[in-house]
Amino acid sequence: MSTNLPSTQDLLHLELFLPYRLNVVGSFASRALGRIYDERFGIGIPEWRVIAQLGEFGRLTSRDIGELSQMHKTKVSRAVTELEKRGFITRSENRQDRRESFIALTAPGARIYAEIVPLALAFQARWTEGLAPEELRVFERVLSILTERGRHLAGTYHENER
Amino acid sequence: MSTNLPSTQDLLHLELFLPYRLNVVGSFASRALGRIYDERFGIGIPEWRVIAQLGEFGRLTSRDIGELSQMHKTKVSRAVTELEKRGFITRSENRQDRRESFIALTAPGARIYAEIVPLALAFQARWTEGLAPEELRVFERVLSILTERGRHLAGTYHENER
DNA sequence: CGCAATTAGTTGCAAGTGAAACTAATGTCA
DNA sequence: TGACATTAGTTTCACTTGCAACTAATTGCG
Repeated sequence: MSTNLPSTQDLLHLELFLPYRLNVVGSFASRALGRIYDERFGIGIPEWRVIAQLGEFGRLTSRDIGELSQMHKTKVSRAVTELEKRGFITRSENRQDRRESFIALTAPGARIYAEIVPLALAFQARWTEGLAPEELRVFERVLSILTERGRHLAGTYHENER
Repeated sequence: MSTNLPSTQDLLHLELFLPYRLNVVGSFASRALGRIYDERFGIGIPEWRVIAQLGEFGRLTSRDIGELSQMHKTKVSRAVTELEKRGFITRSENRQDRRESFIALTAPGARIYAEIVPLALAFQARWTEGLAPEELRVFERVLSILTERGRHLAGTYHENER
């Protein structure tokens, strides 16, 4: 009864190779969600991530958003610019440090957030429906470990700066 | 002792949101592996996927490669063109169906494959090191289910054609 | 203080991407 | 057979991306 698990052997089956599998499943999720965000709200995934962080934490700087959502600072910059142009967020200069500015959801932005959250949660619920809670728990635990190790294996430079 | 698991609630924490997490971990893996492929062999991830499939299955058409590796046909086309230009693969017309051609690794291509496979396996081994086999087994099982469902949630159009 | 180093954020640029249109070949079906 | 539909693969185009360089502000340190 072999484990079918990744191990050190001399054969490689791409369809069992974790980095490949994680990218495939991630891209499926992005495609499905991206379509929802775009069709119903006209925004992309980077914009959604910005809104999600602002909805969860309130006022943040671009730097905070990048760190929290693991996005490159240029991606954050562009998403923020776009969201501001559409009136979903506002920027206000930080008088204590005029390099940065505080970003917050406007009322329309908060409305979008309030509309997307249940959709996102429903999507996740449907996606994980029927899986044993214990299995899901293990899955998430392993996922956390792989993410943390991946952050280091990827080197000092992740998608966001530093 | 709450489960910390995704469920239908009215709060969303992006850092616990599965689509987000899967994309983050996938991008870490891609970045780490991509750096290896590029630095040591001068190829990118799409090229690596093509080589991997040819190394595993032998002679294939571009269509096969796209299906097996879940890549859009244009991405396959470009990777194949590039690999041919570098002498890692050859194309030979299929006389039974002259729309397609068979693609196979050349000797240098097979050498690259033979060099990358142990690196990839070692990477995976190091990445999953110390995790309980039973946990990894559960992880992979859930990952398979999520992938299969994701394929459908993403709609008929995945990254590859149709 | 004053000057070098650091940091927040933006922009130019070159590369990579997928959708759609396209070419050429094959399949289908009356 | 002949016309229409389908398929393999390529190319064009618009868009996204990350890196590097940049600006402006702040910090650190002699």
